[in-house]
Amino acid sequence: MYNFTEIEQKWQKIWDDNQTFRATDDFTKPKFMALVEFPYPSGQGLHVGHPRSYTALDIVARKKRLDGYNVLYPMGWDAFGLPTENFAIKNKIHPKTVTKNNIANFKRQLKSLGFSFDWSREIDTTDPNYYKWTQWIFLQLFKKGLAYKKEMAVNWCTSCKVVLANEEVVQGACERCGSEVVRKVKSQWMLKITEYAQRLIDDLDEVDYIDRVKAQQKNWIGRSTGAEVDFTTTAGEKLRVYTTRPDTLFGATYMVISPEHPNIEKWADKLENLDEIRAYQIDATKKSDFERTELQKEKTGVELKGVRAINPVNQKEIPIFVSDYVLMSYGTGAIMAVPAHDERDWAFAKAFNLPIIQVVAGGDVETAPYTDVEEGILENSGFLNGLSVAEAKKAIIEYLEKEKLGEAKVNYKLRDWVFSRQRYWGEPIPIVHCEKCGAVALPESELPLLLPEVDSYEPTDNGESPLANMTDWVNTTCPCCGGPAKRETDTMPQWAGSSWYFLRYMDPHNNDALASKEALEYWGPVDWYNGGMEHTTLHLLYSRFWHKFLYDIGVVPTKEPYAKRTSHGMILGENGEKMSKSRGNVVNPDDIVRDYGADTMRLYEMFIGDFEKAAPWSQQGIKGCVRFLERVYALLDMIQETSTGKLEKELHKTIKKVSSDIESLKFNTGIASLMSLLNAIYDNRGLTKEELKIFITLLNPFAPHLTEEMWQLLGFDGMLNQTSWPKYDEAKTVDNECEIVIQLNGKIKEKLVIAANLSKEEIEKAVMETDVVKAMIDGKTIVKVIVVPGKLVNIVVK
RNA sequence: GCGGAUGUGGCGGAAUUGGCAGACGCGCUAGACUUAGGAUCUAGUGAUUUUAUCGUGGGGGUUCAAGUCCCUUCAUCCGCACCA
Repeated sequence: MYNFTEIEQKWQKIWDDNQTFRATDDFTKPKFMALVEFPYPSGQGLHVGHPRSYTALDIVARKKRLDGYNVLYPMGWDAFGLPTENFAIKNKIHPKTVTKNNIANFKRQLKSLGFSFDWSREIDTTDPNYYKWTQWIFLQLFKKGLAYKKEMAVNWCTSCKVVLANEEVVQGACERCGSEVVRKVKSQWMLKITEYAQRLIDDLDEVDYIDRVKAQQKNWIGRSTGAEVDFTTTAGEKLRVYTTRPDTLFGATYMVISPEHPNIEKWADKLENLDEIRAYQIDATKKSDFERTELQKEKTGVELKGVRAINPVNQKEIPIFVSDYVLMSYGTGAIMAVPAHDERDWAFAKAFNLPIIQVVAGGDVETAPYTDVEEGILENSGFLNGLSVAEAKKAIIEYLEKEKLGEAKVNYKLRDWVFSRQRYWGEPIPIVHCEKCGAVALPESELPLLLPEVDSYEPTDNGESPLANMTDWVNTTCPCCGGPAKRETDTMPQWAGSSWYFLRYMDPHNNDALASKEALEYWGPVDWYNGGMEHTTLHLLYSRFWHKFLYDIGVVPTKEPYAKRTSHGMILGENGEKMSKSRGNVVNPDDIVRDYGADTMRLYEMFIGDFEKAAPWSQQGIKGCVRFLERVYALLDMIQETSTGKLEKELHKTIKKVSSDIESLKFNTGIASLMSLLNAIYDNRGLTKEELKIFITLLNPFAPHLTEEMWQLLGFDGMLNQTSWPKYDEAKTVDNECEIVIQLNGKIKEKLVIAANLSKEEIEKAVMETDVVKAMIDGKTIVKVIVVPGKLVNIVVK
């Protein structure tokens, strides 16, 4: 039995005192930067899910140090955000204080797990020395025209009078008070991420991300090709639509515009049923985009009476509807509806008894829309008749462009990034609004623009940020003309600070730049970034966007921030459900460290299952890891003077297996191979000191405290973590003999041990000569014999 | 709904990518040692009607050979833009 508490505290102190894991700024050494998503320091403290990712890359970082790299494995705090603010409001404590306390607790918890973070580079997004540079990046975006203001719909609680996050809206009602939530239009700061859409897709080819991450990024960006087409209307104004199926233009039997479409206002005096339309628009404000676009929901809408559209290819007059399934945020906010060949148009047409004209042959469009684009041939489509869908697309676009009726268009589902929050606990946006000059950038010399102290963090009655009430702070002078002006009172979203934090780790104390050129060139790009799948679309995309922008303005030397991205699965509660307070299945890492030790906790989280998949926690399962470590510790009493030689092959195989498993995230099988080796050592009744040295070195990244202690007790010099990773001899990992399975018609009949170096012919000969096989094939015709060296021989008979 | 994934013993999971299904661990069973214990050690442990047959969510297919490839179907999980 080893005293894990004593050993772990001892080594944590030694590592701390010696700054053992500090990355050096010796830019001549080969470098390795390992990155994990920095946590949001919530009041609940560390979740057992955090150490899953942190342990994994800690293992990678520790192994890379043993491989001779100058390793940077940093940690920090993504500390701005809504929960802290809400907690502060409820408990009347300043968010700054809440954050400070939470960080202290998180840091204590992380230290107790023995991670090899370089704490000298700790960062905090709420530190003015940090957010100075977040604000600086925003100013550069603003100067390049990539930050702009736009009217956007927000969730508005009619009772609390605050803007709500989508998450705070539960089934159309406010999560806190249960009152109705409506969509309210507000002027918001936006960032033009759409300008980078194509590059965000293209450059995925240059990086090593796991496939599902790339797939989700691409799908989120949602590139589609099609055309924009102008329809004339009886009201005069043209109505422009975006369609991915311009080939079906002859099949358009009606049009649909979104409830927010500006033409409704333009046509107001011509619309005979304006009241009905207005009522529908109000209804639409109560729904989220998600609800509006659900395919299965019943289609609703109102026909615009008094204005009709004219199909540009056949001059047919068709009705225009307003319906919530068309979103203003995608395409042009208006569509041509081709019910014969689109699911949603078909459902709408059926609900409103609109004509369905088939223009692509195949399928029965009265019973279901025909959406196959591979096989169909155009019909009922004038000059397009007889063409395939692909040919028709090309032909119609040529026609539209020639006749100036429209043009080819690439569209992205990706929308610009809503960057304003009407909240206190975020980075102030460094903009001044002047009546004469408009929105003016704060001079860089005035950064950081500090978050002022306020008495109340509650949003104001009209939904403005709490900062709006601070007249002393708000009223300022225009940096441009010197006249009276007002500061922007919205703050930035939490995503801002986390979009560039990895760069700050490279040079965290720099006062003149977000990081020095030398540091950025040396450390960038991040060699390996691990995080949750839940950050695959937003955080990852936002930070890639900022990085590309910084590349464009010459701040960073690489196009992409992360060379490699992997993702871990969630750790679920014992009942297989997501851990949450309300479900009562939360496991506190502190309890595990106290009862079993940090090494056991680390080992268990790595052994729990496939790193990339979700896995339920098991209090029973931990015991296997405790036993393993205790049996390892007991090896100190099993030292042999001379080697039996029986462990050599197993040792070489294990070095190979553990080395490759760490690189490929297969920590569970790596540990399993160490367990097998330990079993072999016990079978051998001990091992030599040199053999034990290899064993504890392999285990060191997983269980750093125990192995460091054993290193010392064995009398080796210095610290284990500063030695080197063992090497294996490929020749010594290969078996001389192997077992061949003999199958008859694919069924296993017999096993045979033969030399491993036999050729196919020799194997077949050896197998066919055995008595069992002779008896087996007696009186049967051999159709063929399949020989897989090292594996099996399958005899096919009739 | 859209997008991404997953489904293998009582449980967590292995399976060199088409070649012995169930490595490793938990649990369980029996035994040993015991001033008896939720400790340690040893052996066993997919199922069944046990010379064998069946078995990787269900159904179908390709192949000498399928957990792995194809078609189809069901179930579960993650994300969906102001939670982070």
